[in-house]
Amino acid sequence: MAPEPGTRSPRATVYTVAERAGVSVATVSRVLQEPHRVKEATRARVLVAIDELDYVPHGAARSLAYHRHEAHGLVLPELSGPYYSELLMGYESVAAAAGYSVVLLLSEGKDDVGAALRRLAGKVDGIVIMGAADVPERTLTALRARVPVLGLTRNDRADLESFATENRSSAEELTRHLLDHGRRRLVFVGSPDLAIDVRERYEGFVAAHDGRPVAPPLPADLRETEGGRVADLVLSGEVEADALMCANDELALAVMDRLVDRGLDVPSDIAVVGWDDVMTARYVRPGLTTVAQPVRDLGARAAARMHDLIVGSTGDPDQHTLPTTVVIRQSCGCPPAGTEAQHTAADTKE
Amino acid sequence: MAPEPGTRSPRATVYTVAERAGVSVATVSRVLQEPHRVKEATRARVLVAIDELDYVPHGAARSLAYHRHEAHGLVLPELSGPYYSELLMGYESVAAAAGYSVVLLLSEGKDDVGAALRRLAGKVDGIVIMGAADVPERTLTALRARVPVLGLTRNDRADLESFATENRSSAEELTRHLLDHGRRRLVFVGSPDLAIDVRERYEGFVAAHDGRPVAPPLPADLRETEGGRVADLVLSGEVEADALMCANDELALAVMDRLVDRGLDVPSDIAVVGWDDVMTARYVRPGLTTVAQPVRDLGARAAARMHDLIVGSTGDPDQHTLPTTVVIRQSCGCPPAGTEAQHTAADTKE
DNA sequence: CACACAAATGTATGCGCATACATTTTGGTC
DNA sequence: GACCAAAATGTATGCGCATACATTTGTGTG
Repeated sequence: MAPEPGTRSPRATVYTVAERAGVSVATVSRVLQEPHRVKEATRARVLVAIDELDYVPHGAARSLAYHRHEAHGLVLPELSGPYYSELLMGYESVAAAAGYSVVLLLSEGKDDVGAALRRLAGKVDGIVIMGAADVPERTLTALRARVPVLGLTRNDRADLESFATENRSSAEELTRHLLDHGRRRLVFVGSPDLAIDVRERYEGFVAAHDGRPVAPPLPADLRETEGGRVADLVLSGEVEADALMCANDELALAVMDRLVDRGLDVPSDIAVVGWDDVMTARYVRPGLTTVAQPVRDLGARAAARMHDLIVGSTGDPDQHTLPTTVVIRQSCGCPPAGTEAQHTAADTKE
Repeated sequence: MAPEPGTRSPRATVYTVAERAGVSVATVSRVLQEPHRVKEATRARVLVAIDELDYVPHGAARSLAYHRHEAHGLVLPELSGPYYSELLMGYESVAAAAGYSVVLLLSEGKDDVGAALRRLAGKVDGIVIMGAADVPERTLTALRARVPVLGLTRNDRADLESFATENRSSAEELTRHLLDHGRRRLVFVGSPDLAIDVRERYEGFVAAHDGRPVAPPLPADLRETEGGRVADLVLSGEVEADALMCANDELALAVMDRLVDRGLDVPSDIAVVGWDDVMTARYVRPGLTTVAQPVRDLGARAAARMHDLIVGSTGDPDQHTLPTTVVIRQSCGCPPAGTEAQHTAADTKE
């Protein structure tokens, strides 16, 4: 049936199918678009022809005539860590349920993101961008002239509708938790100007101090490799702290790893908390106290909203914010709960 | 310039641009396709018009005329864990470098994968499927009648070209390593009939025994949630073992977690090893001995090969196998190496 | 300055489908 | 059986682009 892999026979078209079924191309098309409008017997003949010819409609031709690509463009920086994957899974499931495909574009490391974005804009009905802040205004304008655009994570462009997770109040809650443990020399690890999210977390951190003096943030990228450096600053006494609030889990885990390795005890000597609730957070000892974000849901909602925009339903643009959850484990100083308890947040498998 | 977000002006086309630049549509098209064939001055005028109108070519129209979608279809079961993400990143980077998009389809949980696959086949120039084994022969035939198809991970269809990582010999190597540690009651955890990869790992496991009696595999899904159950079988004595070779890291980590939680010491009481080298593997104590796969490279190579198939370069179909690496940490019984040593495999960030 | 030839640009067509509109068939009804 | 509306099907067109082919413009030579 697939005679010579490589010797692909000329692909079937509506014409081929129509001829074989003894009908017109319109009927073939209708069998696929509005089956109920075709008489049972005719429909059956057409379906047989389609099956026999292995007919698959040409997407581009359909898009051109139908005035829709039936595809979403999703732009993410990259895919390391569970964060983006979850987001993507949430997004894809909603898009696919509506019969739309997802065209993925990873922006990090690309030399000409602008060109890639424009090309993308010509192939999809709408674009959701994480990190729209990094896209030149000019490019964004061109994109928006063609398709609706949504942002992921908060951004400065007031006119760009976006979806993000809550940062400030959760950060404040987590910080207060550390203060309640009697910690007094809290240090925020991560550069607030790296991303709006980080800045907001830092703002919550500051807010929780209720006017008490706050140590300046300890600048660091949000990557595993920064952990050693940060930990060494603490170990050498260069940075004084009895609790580290890291901007994400990767950083927190790496810091904690090094601290423990060098003989410190977490949390008795120093508490460490993170942000994201990655899988590792519940496997390390002590379990990492952190903040869980409804990432999958974030993706799903963005997809749903984009679909609305594509099909034309209005609804006013908005800056959507999804709530997060503080996940208490032991790295903050809390005693181990029941064995299973620390796995509470594990329902989103990773 | 984007006046009313929502009041999108009628999109520019080649005609609009041509008119504005005072040239014919052919010239506009040529400016984009073969710039060198257009006189400098004319080209500049056209480019200005394009810029002023925020013109972005209509992908479907281009695809239709150009006889190519300039897109790859990539089908993965899902995206949890670093495995698929890495693969996807490797794939995307190569595809994007060639100016092609990647249309992602996640098969797990979809009720009608067949329909989704067919739709995909109409929108891309080639499809790479992980888990092609689960696709009905009939569907696969239809796909292959339209576009080239590649498999990821080994599969039974001899006629389907595919890319996979090596399993058998690494499994054998890892097993011998456990035997060298003096372990004698090794048990393989995971159902060999779950996937060809698992089967091959089990075969390597068996081969390493050199004819000595081998315990039957302990059936289990390759998921975190199975860990508790498996560990309990060991703890209750129902399964006797001094070393567990788990089919993947998720399983291994969950098993180890429970064992340690119940008071056993890993590795002195029992050794545990996994497969995949996920991030957590190097953060847990003891560090998890496992097998690292060149996943990113796997994706990149598959993309490169698919691109060749799309542009028509032949080269005989082949079953490509990429080598894996045993990563020794402490869960197998080895002493901790230099602090940094256990992080050796960490260069692929996660 | 006439000519040949190359470079630059324009004209016309088809890619494969969806669909508005035209035509034919069907099923009732009196 | 004649007539009419509704159902079923067919015909013709355009979506926006790339490109083969036709035409015009430019360059160099004798």
